[in-house]
Amino acid sequence: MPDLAAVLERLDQEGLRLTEPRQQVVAAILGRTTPFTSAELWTAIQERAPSIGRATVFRTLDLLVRLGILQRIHADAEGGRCHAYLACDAGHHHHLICNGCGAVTDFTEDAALGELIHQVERHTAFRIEGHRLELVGRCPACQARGS
Amino acid sequence: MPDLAAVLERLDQEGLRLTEPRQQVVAAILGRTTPFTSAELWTAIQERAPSIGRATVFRTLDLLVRLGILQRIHADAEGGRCHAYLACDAGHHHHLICNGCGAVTDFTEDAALGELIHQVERHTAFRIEGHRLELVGRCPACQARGS
DNA sequence: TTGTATGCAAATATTTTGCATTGGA
DNA sequence: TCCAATGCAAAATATTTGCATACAA
Repeated sequence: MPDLAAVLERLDQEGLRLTEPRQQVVAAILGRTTPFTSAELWTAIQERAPSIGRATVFRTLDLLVRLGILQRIHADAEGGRCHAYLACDAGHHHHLICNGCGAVTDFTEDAALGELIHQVERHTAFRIEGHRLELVGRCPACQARGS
Repeated sequence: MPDLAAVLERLDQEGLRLTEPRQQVVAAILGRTTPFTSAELWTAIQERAPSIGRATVFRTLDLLVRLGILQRIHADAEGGRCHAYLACDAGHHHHLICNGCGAVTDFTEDAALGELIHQVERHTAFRIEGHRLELVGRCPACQARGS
């Protein structure tokens, strides 16, 4: 999970302006540890900075996704949260999302995944260029409390 | 890829009515081999059966997803096709989608995936209940023609 | 000063819902 | 016949865009 200063520095490196609305949006995003929708984020931002428009939220979300600071996730099966976002560190990894409380853990198991990809390439003759993997389950706390 | 008769029989088994609009929508879906959006489907249906409303298309899509005859896919990274659907056979499997032509191949590599899931369970103490995996790449034909 | 980024409002896109009516079993 | 399913239209939801203005660099 990156912190505010790191993200602002990254924006600066990219030659982007550190505007007040942008900082507000970034701060609101970093305060979240579970997946959120654009609407939820905008509502939350409204409370602190009512002058920020929806469009700015969408533009900032797009920007952060492009920079890899944010990922779109697709956990539609369970909570109906397609179109959700999640702040995450740079670098290739996947998410494991708790069905109980929404907690997210990152993982990288690319040895096993690489093996899978090789098998599929052999079987299908496709050249595989990318993948999308999300696991869902119960975090230890939710298992304990049975929720 | 299921055929029309099989789907209609399945609907019958579920106690659902084999209405004319439903049959039209199912037929239009089965005619597609690559991912499609609700809007594309509705446009196509309009040509054959202009009286069918958008709502019926959505309701039928939901129905077929519930029955497992259709899956929602999330290939947003490449062609901007979040909100897309794909007809597929029942049973657990994943999709490999061509970035060139949209062709789809099914695969089941659950040995390798099972291994990955075990590793993640050991590392994180989550109990894993489900997963979502999509691979994207180039089919043999698109590799050959360089597209 | 300069042009990127903003807020606003309207346009566009997507999906859901209420309700009177239709038609399949 | 009778109720599930439909079409329609409106509402709800989600996202994008044009444009005059504001403000970070």
